[in-house]
Amino acid sequence: MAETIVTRFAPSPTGFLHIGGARTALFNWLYARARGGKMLLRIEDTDRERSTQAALDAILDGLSWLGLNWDGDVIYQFSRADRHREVAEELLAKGLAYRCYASPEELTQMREAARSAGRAKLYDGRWRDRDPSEAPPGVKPVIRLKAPVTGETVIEDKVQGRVVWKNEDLDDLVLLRSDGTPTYMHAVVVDDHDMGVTHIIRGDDHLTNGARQKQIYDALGWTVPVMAHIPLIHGPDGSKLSKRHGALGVDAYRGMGYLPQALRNYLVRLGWAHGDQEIFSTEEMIAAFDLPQIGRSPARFDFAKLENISGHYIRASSDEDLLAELEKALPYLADGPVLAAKLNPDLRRKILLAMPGLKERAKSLVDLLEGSRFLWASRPLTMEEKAKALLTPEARVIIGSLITDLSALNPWDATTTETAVRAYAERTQAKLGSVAQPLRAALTGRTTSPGIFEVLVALGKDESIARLRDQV
RNA sequence: GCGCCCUUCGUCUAUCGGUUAGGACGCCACCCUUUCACGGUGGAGAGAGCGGUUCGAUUCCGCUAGGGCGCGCCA
Repeated sequence: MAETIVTRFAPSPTGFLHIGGARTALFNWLYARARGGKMLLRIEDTDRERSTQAALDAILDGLSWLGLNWDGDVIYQFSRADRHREVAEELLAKGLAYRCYASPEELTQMREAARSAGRAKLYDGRWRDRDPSEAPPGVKPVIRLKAPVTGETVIEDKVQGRVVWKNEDLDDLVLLRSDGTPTYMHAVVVDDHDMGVTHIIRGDDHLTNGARQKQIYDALGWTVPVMAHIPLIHGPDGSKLSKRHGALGVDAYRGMGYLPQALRNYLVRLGWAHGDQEIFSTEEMIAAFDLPQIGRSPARFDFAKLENISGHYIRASSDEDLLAELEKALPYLADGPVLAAKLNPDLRRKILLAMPGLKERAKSLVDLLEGSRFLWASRPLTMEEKAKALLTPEARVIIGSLITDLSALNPWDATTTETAVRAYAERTQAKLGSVAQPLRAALTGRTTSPGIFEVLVALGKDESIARLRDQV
């Protein structure tokens, strides 16, 4: 029977969940979900100084918002320190690792010497075969892996292909620090093994780590998981992603009003393709995703494309779902709380009435909120400059006449209001636009809005007439 | 400095030796039109450079250039 696929996402809680991490998590999630496997979540919190609860919360919250659920309990790497130590001791006992008493000063010297000599190997292995009796008194040693000195270390990477290092270029890495705590390199191997991880999908900044970890696996006689090192995401200018462009926490994207499914769709297409398909439902994404289709070159983050995909998802959502999404997002949006305070059944009804016109013009929930603002603004409306300019004396005359026509309407709906306004335009030999624009300005305080008849209907007769009266 | 990785329109990408090098975003034009959008139609726009291999290279190999990542008792 086929083995169960186990992937993992392993962030360190030293900062928010950035966009690259989110994509890595997504890839791991998709791969596992498509194969009836599991995605585990391991928090690499062995750096006690830099790990914070706030960062941990942000990561968990970000994953949840994106809908990337993990299986089982969250595993905290720090809690497994005893096990890491045990494995290191085992290696030591088998003669596959050794104690190294080199001082930080010696190490620095070695490194400098190696660099100026053009050597790749930084540590010279001076304690590799030395007798423990030569240990300087009072120095706590680290434990280093006795890595092979000849031959090659090879990774058959699912994305990068076959990558080869000469062992003479790889030095003996530290497994256990002098204080007995495990290094990242060692902890990762032990944890991935113990957790039954079968596939390691991570950023290619870990590619060289892969080689060093392979050496630990080999020493332990453990099976190396399948590795897939995915290219990093760059900023729009090709440089490293910085806060100025895309390197924000996923919470920032929530704050910008993107739907999680839109962000997922954008991210999955960054570095991965399935023919010409651009839009993927969650099910399609899961079914189509695979490692060989991941490209090997880094992708640049492009807000314009994200916006476009976001707009697609906004338009594709039902009016009811969108209202629900908007309400959910309100705490995170600028002015969201303002709307939240005003929301009541009547306002919800109005927003829903206007939603078809609103969502066509929105690329994000922020646009939706802004677009609906005229519905919850209170009279007298504050006018945008351009709207003010539309309300010329002539325009006010038109509005005055329209009040009479519109007041007579019963029922008040898209058909009756349109008929009335068109009739007025014909009667006065005016173009519809020259009537509609002043109306729009008076009703919304803006020069752009959904169709004017939709606006009239969403606002209702009383409010519409009142707003028109405000302008004559 | 050393090691490793990368290089198709501005951007994301398709192509698995033979294509007028395809799609999407963005951009431009036109159409639709009560504004703005949406939608529709059309357009401009790419194989980093140089050598090989081959009947034939975007595709395979090498070099150069450019970019990225790594090189801790950080993760």
